[in-house]
Amino acid sequence: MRKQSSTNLENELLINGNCDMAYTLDLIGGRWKPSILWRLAYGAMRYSDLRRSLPAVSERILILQLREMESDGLISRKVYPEVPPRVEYQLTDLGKSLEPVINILTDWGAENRPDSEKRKVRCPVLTIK
Amino acid sequence: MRKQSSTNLENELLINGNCDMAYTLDLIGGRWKPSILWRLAYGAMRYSDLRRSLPAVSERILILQLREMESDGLISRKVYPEVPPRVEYQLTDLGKSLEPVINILTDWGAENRPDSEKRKVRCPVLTIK
DNA sequence: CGCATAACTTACATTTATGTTAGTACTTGA
DNA sequence: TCAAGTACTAACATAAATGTAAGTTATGCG
Repeated sequence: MRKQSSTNLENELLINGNCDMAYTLDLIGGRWKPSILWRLAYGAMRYSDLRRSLPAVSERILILQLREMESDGLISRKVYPEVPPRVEYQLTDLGKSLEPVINILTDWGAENRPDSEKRKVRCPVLTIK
Repeated sequence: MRKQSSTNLENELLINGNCDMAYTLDLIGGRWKPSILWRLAYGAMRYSDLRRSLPAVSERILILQLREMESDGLISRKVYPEVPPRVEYQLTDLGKSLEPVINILTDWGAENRPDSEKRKVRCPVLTIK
């Protein structure tokens, strides 16, 4: 829960209200959001698969990030009334429109990230289906 | 001061080590970094002018953000041995290379930010001198 | 002397983001 | 009956980011 008023929140609103770049960063800047975007770029995924593909994130945090992305309109959540339950997440058109943004962020990182900070995987260029 | 070990930090390293996009976001994602980048895009600025142009940020935080950007190689800090002191900050070549990244983040935000979150100013397209 | 200026630093306080653990409802299959 | 699977939620705990207020150093100026 966020405070109703604080300099911290006021500053966030001030910046997101005045700066388009900051607004975009706010939507994609959560710890796990890039990873989620990359996965959903290849098509819809159900919750359990998303979770298994991200073993380091806890359930609560994954759900939090998904909820935020949903309320920001980047992904949609579709519930299939089955047993056991099935919930699929996928990019909305708005989410898909991030493709060039994601690619340029990825390209810049690939170009400039020092080797010391690199591990094995390098995200390939994204082509959303 | 950061903890020497925590799941939080481990996850940050894991993600920045594996995902170029997350690495880029990490460099530009601080609260005041977009605003700083926009200002320095028009040329070097001394600390006091930067500070005056960002009345909402406190000294400590501004310095923190500048120090991080400096240690990430995005800006450089030049001290003129005068009294009173004069310190100028400016984009490095690496910082300047963010121009297309900044522009696409700005374009996407300008296109998709809901009116309700907009204030008066909209950052123009950036052309670094 | 006493004040002003610049670019900070220090100690402290608060807010926000992230993480841990256990528990829920429902049904199928062994 | 009992475990397993699914997609969560709740209560709690910690780490990190951000903010506040005052102090520092050095010198020029009135």
